[in-house]
Amino acid sequence: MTTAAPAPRRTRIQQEKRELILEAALEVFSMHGFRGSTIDQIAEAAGMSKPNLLYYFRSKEDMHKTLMQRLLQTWLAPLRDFDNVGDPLTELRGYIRRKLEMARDYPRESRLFANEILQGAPRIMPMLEGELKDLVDEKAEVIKGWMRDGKIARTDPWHLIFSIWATTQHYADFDVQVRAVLGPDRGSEGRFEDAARFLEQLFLDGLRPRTNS
Amino acid sequence: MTTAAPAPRRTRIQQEKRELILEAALEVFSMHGFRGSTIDQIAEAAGMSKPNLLYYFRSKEDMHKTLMQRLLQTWLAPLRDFDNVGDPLTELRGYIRRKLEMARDYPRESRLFANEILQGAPRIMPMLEGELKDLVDEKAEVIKGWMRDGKIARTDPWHLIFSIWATTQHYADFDVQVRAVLGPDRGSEGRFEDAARFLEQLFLDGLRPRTNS
DNA sequence: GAAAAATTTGACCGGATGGACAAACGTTAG
DNA sequence: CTAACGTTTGTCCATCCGGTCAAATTTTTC
Repeated sequence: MTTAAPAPRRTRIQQEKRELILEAALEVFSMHGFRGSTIDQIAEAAGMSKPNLLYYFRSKEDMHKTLMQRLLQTWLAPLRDFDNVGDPLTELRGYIRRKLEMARDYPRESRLFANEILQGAPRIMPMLEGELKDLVDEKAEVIKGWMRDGKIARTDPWHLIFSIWATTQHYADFDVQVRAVLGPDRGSEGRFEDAARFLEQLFLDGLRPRTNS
Repeated sequence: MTTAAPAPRRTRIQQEKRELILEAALEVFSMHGFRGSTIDQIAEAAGMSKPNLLYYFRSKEDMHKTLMQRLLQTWLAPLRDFDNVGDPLTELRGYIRRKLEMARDYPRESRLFANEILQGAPRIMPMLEGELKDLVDEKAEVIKGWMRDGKIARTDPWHLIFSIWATTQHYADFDVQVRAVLGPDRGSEGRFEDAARFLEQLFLDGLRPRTNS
């Protein structure tokens, strides 16, 4: 494991301004991707001049890297919490719900991540092959245990996890498409409630008709 | 409906070169997004000089627009075919399978589309709110009919469609992540076979345990 | 309140990028 | 052969963009 850089001493102003910049950078990066974003855009969104921004972050890359590291910490938290102590179906439902809440409450983070992956994950590939793979493998084992115990249907745990990621993050990443198709009738709250209900049913009950067969 | 531009007369060479360029543009755009791609990159990928490329396409925007229009025709084909003539579950399975095949065989098209949506669909929003919404609404009615007839479980047809899109396109859009997590053991063919099996089970049988409850 | 340190900004630089243009090159019809 | 047309390229331009720098301004420290 690479040792983390020694935490630089920062003044109060530095702390605040760096937060302000990261907030603005998240907004811009998540919308336009790394190459599609300009330092000027971020500086304007943060309400400061470009050189001033560059006083707090050495480079555009530096901002993106910092955002990414921070993102990955919170992004994997729900999966980490995924434990084999409780009832499997409850545990699964909780995970789906939390991932969906994250898509609702942190859509920019989701899109930032999606942008990075879409473009080949040039900056986070090692993390995917290391930390992420290890975590998923570990949780796949937990799920396999449930299957062995007959608690849930036998299937591929990895693809189960992928499908939960895909369906929940879809509501953040493809938000404009979802909104365009559903029309303006259903507000944001309603949309996510419907989605939660649907996904719960899909993953927990399935689409098999109840009445026959 | 806006009338299509009158088809310009083109020489054989123009036909061929335009195809060559679009192929290269798809490669580049799907990887780096619109703003992240340069005409030079596309020109090099197409094996010609930048001015030569610009002889066949007036601008970068022009290439992207052409690609997008072409993409949307083929992209919605599986959904259009989705009919209420056959057995609902068979119809659904067929749709899932075809979408997954498209993710496998046309990942660049999928990523091109994902890039566009991620960035707010600036160039195709009208199509989403018009053509796409109408088509989805129509198919949602078909699905609702199946539910009324007790052929499949009652649930939200729109979110069902979203979840099929999300899960299948995930294997194209998040391909690097999927590969990183699964490791090199499972080749491309195996991955998609596993995915097909899993998605079929998820959508058709559900995750409810068979043995008890 | 003055020195020192931290912050902010205008001006600037070099390279990349989208695109224009005219000249050169090829190809073909008569 | 040659005029006309289609194709290709070298050169050029204006703008954008990431980043630097020195000077100005503000804040902190003593």
